[in-house]
Amino acid sequence: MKSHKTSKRMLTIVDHIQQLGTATVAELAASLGVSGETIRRDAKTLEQKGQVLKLHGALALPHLAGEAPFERRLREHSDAKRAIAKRAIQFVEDGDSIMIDTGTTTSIFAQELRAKRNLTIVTNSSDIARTLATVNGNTVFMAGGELKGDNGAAFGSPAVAFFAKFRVKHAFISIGALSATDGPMDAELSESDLARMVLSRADHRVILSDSSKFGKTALVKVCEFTDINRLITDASPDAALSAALADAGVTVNIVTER
Amino acid sequence: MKSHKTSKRMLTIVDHIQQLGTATVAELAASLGVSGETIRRDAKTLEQKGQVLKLHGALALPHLAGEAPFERRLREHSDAKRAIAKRAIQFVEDGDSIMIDTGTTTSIFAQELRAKRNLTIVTNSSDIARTLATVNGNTVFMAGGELKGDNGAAFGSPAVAFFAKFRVKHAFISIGALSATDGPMDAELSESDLARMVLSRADHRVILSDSSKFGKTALVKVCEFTDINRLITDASPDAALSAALADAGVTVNIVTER
DNA sequence: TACATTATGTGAGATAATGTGGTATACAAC
DNA sequence: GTTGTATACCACATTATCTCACATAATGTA
Repeated sequence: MKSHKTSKRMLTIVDHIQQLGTATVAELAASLGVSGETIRRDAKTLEQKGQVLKLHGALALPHLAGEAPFERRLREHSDAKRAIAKRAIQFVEDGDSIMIDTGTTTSIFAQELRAKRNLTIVTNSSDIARTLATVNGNTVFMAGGELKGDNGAAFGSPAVAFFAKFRVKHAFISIGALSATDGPMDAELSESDLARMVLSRADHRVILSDSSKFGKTALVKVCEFTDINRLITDASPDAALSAALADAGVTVNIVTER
Repeated sequence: MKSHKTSKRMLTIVDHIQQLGTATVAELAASLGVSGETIRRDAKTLEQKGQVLKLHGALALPHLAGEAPFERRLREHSDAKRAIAKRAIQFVEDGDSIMIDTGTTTSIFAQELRAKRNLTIVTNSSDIARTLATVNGNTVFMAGGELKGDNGAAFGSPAVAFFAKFRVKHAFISIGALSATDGPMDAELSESDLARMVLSRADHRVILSDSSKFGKTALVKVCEFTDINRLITDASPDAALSAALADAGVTVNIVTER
């Protein structure tokens, strides 16, 4: 069993390293008021969880070598994504039913959803399923099959058919690009097929997207702007995109990072 | 039936923790005028309801510490489980096909499997799928459906049917109990049904079990000893169990923790 | 009231967290 | 390579906490 002090300290260590990239053992020991041996022991468990990389005399971000691309993308614009996720959970109440498709922003959203209880979740992402399946009385339905992409999610017609069985209150999807002329787009046909099904099965349809997606295009069009109700993002879209969203009746929520 | 005083105290505890995030056992005992043991007993029932998380010396909100009951069980006997997992991966080569059922030991085994490459994994556990899906060129097939239990895994006839489609080199399963007279056992019928299917689809069938399971019984018998090829564990079984294993031709690998 | 059930306290033994000192190992300068 | 210093690893001691079994008190019920 882990003590409260221990888990708090380990969170601090991870924070510190994620902010500054590295930290020496002596430094951490001094600033946390514990012995170096304790830091080493924390580091050992954190390393096993893949949260830090142990070096000689110091700790560092684990992802310099051998990181899954998905996990690297999780950290890109992570402040923006976290802020978007925190805003998004305000639309969710305990007990709601939610579809969530795979993506880095939606994975962070799932982490924030651990603050809610008794949710019914339908997802195709093993990461989101794992995040939400074992906590707070949630019920999770996950589409099975071959987990593809860099993010461990099920696609294809079996997954689409799986989603078709449900009808939920909210849908949260992520996208690859958002263009004023072409609407929400994705890099893969299979992703867009699934996203479209998700949108068709929910009353309240939300795109979670950081502003780096604005004005870009990707291979496949996901849907029309009129197919969604809300966009949660971290910066104002340009005039053309704003106009397109307004025309389609999409509510835009802009959050500020931190 | 709970007394009025007891349930009122438990409400107070939950309130306190929801307001402040955490509370130490000693603190609560003092402020409520009862012994620490009483607080611990309250905490136990509250933890089972998922309302608080028990830590060493303190209680916390489950999502603040970010830990589910399954994650807590992951840490129990974790040295033994880690040692068992490290031994188990020695039987796996890059490119092998493997079935893994859900369990704490198998989850740790999956973490160790990140050292291998180009594996084909079939599993019903969202945790194991997530651990292995995005790395090292692995291919992961996950059974879908409602993710149950405290461990986020799919069970039931759809999951069993999913496994039936495959034929793999290795099967690694975990069990709830290991009895000399009744063989490998599990607490749930659905778990044992799935484990039996897993065993029937693999050439090399391995049970990963720490020694705390020895000599116990559970509700459902999983299979005969003759249905498995190998047991990897952390301590010698007693004479009766050893004899039963030897009779059935099961190879036993005993690892030392560390 | 009398009885059964539940709740609480207490003490012994087990477990967890941390620090300390001895020894092994890694890194760097030569 | 050799050597020196810093760091890591390990075993042990210490303290705090947890768990369990049992005794006692409180509560609920006929």
